[in-house]
Amino acid sequence: MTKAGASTETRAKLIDAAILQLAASDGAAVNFDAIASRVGVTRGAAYHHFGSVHGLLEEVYKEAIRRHAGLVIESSSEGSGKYRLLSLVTASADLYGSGTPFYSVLLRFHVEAGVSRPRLAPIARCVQRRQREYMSELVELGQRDGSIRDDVPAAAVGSAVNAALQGFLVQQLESPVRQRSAATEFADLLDALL
Amino acid sequence: MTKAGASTETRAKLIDAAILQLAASDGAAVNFDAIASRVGVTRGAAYHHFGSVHGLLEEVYKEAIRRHAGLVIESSSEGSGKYRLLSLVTASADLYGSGTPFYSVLLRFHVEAGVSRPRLAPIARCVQRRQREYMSELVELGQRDGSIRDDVPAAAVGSAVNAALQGFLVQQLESPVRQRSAATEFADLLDALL
Amino acid sequence: MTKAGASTETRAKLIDAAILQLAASDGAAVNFDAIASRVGVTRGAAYHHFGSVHGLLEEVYKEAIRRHAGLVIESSSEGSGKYRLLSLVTASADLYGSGTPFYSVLLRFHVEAGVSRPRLAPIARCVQRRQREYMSELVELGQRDGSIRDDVPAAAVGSAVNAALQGFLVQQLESPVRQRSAATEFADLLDALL
Amino acid sequence: MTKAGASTETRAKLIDAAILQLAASDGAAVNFDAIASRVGVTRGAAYHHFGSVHGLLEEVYKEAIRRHAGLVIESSSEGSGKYRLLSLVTASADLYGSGTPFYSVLLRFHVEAGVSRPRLAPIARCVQRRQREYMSELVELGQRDGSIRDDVPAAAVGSAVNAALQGFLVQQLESPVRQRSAATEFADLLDALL
DNA sequence: ACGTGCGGGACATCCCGTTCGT
DNA sequence: ACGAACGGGATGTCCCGCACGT
Repeated sequence: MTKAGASTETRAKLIDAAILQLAASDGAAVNFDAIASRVGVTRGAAYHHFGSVHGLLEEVYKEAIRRHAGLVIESSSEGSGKYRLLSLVTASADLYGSGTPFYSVLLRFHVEAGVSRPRLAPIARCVQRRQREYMSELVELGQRDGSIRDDVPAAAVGSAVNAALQGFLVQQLESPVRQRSAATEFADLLDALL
Repeated sequence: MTKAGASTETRAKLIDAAILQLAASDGAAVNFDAIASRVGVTRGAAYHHFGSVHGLLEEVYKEAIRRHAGLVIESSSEGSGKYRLLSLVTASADLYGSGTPFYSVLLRFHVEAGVSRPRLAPIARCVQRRQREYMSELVELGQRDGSIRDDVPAAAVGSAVNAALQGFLVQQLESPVRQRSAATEFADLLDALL
Repeated sequence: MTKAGASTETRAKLIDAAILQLAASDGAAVNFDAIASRVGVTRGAAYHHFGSVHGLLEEVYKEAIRRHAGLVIESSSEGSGKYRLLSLVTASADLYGSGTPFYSVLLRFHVEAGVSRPRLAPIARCVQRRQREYMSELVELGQRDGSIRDDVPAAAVGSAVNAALQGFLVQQLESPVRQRSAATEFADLLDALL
Repeated sequence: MTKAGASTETRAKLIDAAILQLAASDGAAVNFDAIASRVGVTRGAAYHHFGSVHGLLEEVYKEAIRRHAGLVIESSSEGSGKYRLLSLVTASADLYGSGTPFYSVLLRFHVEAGVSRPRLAPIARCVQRRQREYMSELVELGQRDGSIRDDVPAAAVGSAVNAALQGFLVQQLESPVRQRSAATEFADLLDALL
């Protein structure tokens, strides 16, 4: 393996280790040394690549978003506008409620970005906007193909659905099964109202 | 002053100081020493009263919820069921978006409770449930007085409105003015759909 | 039991507990709470009787000296002046080297009085003086009954023997058996020189 | 300044500060924070170098012994065996009784090593043995050059003289002048007996 | 005479970021 | 690119002494 390759690999392995470590530690702060140990290097290497703990977490967040982006698009690519919107809702709820380490970390950063991690805020803002716009597009599509009533502004609906979805996720305090049923209930409600 | 009185006062002052400190430090961790200094005591006193940083934060959260509870009830006490529901939505958005230190702290704990502060989770769960139930009651009320359509389950609507409200708050990344307009937009949408 | 009697007994029991605790903790600082617990009372009682940790230790020291005083006098009451002096030396070495908790505590205070417990210093000074004088008396006695050469000042000899004895004790770093043999060796040397 | 150099200097300065602090505080416990402040660093640095308070004191003790060793040897390098022995006695008494902060600290550790600082015990044991052996050598020398009577075992005499010297030091409760005269008296006595 | 709550201060541990060296 | 030592700052524990109550 080339020198540059080894470096890139170390970097990737550190990000992976951070995700696992974050998921393992139930909400507690992460330990730079522990993360590095998982990979078999020392903190020095981690500092070389990311500059600081926050720097690493930032990369983790970006990476998580990249990995997640594809999934949601794919899950809502078929059918009428309304169907695609409802599919997006249930698919998101399923993913976040799956208990996968990856998603608990992603969610954690999503909400912490707004309240306690200023460095993540710009990224989160961007993601939120994209998600809102994507939902609004689906609504608009539904209004054009007649599957969604057209007497309400598409942007407002997209925004509201996105917010509600986010709200359900934040309330991830109930058992997963309770959360799943809440999502289904929500989808049904949307189906009726729109 | 009697000794017991002084103790209660110290305790209360520590909680107040913690709120100020939390609001001041933009998302950063709280400093036990700094909090104690504000009150004019040492960390020893704080540890005596709260046992740990988490213990103090727990009390701060409880206190914040107590203070907040009255306001929201009051803001939605007049008019038809639908009107009361919409009032609750806009009032909440106004309070949380007001920029008051108190509310930035409350919001912060609301969302962190789910993802990074296990000790606050049970409290948050309870609060969430009460809020959901209160909203559902308002919907039910609206359905009885004819201000809200009765072909949708009240519980599902209450739950969804609550989630959306929470979601908007979490997305408090945009400017306050943007957030305010989003809330109004949401209220209008609800008005149209219900 | 009368009220006053109970009080006196608590006091005495606290002193006993302190001696045991001191002997148990190998050189470490003693814990007021632990001492009080042994007796079945709380720190409050101890503070009532002794005012402070140092106050208690002072009483412990005094009590230890009282208990010890009788033994050494008794052990050197028979025979010629020289014999009594040598008996005193070996008896002291035996007692201190016996490993009894009581004696390890007494020795500890003897030496600490000079270097790290100012409050014990006056007491220790007094004890030292009495011991020196007693030894000098024995030497004088020996010079009068012909068992000790009389071309050396009795006071200087008493002082030196006392110092040497103290020195051996402080050097209680070697094994007890080594210490015992050192004492015998010293007694033999004195026998030869005097 | 290179990094390694700065580190060594910090370490040395901490030891010096500890000696001053120990000498200043009359027997009281040492304050890690105060020591670090004197040097201009925080407790973190001190813990890095010494691990604990006891660790620092251990180094202080070792350093003190190193500094002291040279002086005593030098003070007893000339003349007959007997003269060198007596010189050593008076020189030691002079040094320890000089009131120098350095010597009050050294003495304090010498005696506390036996009774209340287990970590210093091994070091003290070693020093004691070396001192005893050195004195015995001087006695042997004196016996060979005729300045000391040869009908007593050199080892026993060395051991006894060493113990007596140590004993006088421990009894450093009297005024310095009284202690000085006691040392002279002792030297005279040795002169007469040997 | 004794129990109990309050508050202060020292200590040791942990973890971060920096700065060298390799 | 990575390792290793250094030093800073926060946390939590322990134990002391005070002041009140009973």
